[in-house]
Amino acid sequence: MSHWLIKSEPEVFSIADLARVRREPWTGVRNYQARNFMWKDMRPGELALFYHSNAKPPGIAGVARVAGPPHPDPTQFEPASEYFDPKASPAAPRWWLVDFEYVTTFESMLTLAELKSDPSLAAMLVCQRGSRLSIQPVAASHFTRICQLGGWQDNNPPATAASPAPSHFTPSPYGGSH
DNA sequence: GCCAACGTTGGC
DNA sequence: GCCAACGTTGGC
Repeated sequence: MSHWLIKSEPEVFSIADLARVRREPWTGVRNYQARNFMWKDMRPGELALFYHSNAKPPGIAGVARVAGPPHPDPTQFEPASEYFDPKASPAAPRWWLVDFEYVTTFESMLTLAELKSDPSLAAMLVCQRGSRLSIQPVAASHFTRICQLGGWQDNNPPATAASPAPSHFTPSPYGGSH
């Protein structure tokens, strides 16, 4: 079970927007490292901190959840889109994404300044200077601490080994051996 | 394959 | 608006 942080500029798409639409395909990521996290590493049910970037102030506004398996970002095929990629085709997509669904909005946003002032969060990637990666893995301890600071706890933890998923019934989109 | 130039991100 | 950090591009 991995944890994540996803950045969005609230003037473009905020956590309030996610709360309204409930589920959103995370289009427009054009960084290979960020894409690979969505393509290969995220699993449905995993939780992500929703970070407002380019905001005054920037910070973590709430929590979202990976809502499904990866699929091609449709905007790469749309010539009118600012995310159009002429090197991509439906037969050979270059950009993959997952959908995120709304989980919660923190009662008050945890600002970046607050995160940086907490010694237990000093190692977080988002606290590092020059960290631009728009999708980042988050250590479980950091995730737990932030949810504690945000006044939220997960009351719907994912199913455990008591009800194993019949993974052999459906083909996995994740590949497996490289 | 190096690396300078350029573009973007995003805090401040 | 500034600019540091980082990623990508393209000449060679």
